[in-house]
Amino acid sequence: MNFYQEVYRLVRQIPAGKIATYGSIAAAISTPRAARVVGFALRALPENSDVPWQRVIAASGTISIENMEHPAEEQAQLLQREGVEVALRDGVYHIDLQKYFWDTFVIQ
DNA sequence: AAGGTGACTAACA
DNA sequence: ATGTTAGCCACCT
Repeated sequence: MNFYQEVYRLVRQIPAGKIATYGSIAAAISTPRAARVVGFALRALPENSDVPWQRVIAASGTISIENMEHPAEEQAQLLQREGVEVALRDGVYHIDLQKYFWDTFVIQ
């Protein structure tokens, strides 16, 4: 099983209403510095995947997607629908990491 | 087959 | 405080 598959497997376990960061996912799999690869794995995800990609955000608590096929706006709405508070300030979506962070080391 | 690239991040200058 | 650099690794030329 390669890195991408590990990422998908882990992200699928994030419960609705909770979020994780690229770095935390990477750290849970192998190395804390592979955050970049996590992002790439999610980018490569097919449209009809069962992986909740919207629950993965940047470590800064912001949504880092700006102008791709899936804009930050869409991700923000998906999260709000799940009960996660998303605040828009200065064109950047912020999320309370302390409040919604899913501890990836508590595998269910 | 080998090298550039990217939804990141933390450490430095 | 803002800018750059290195580490990560599958995918696409």
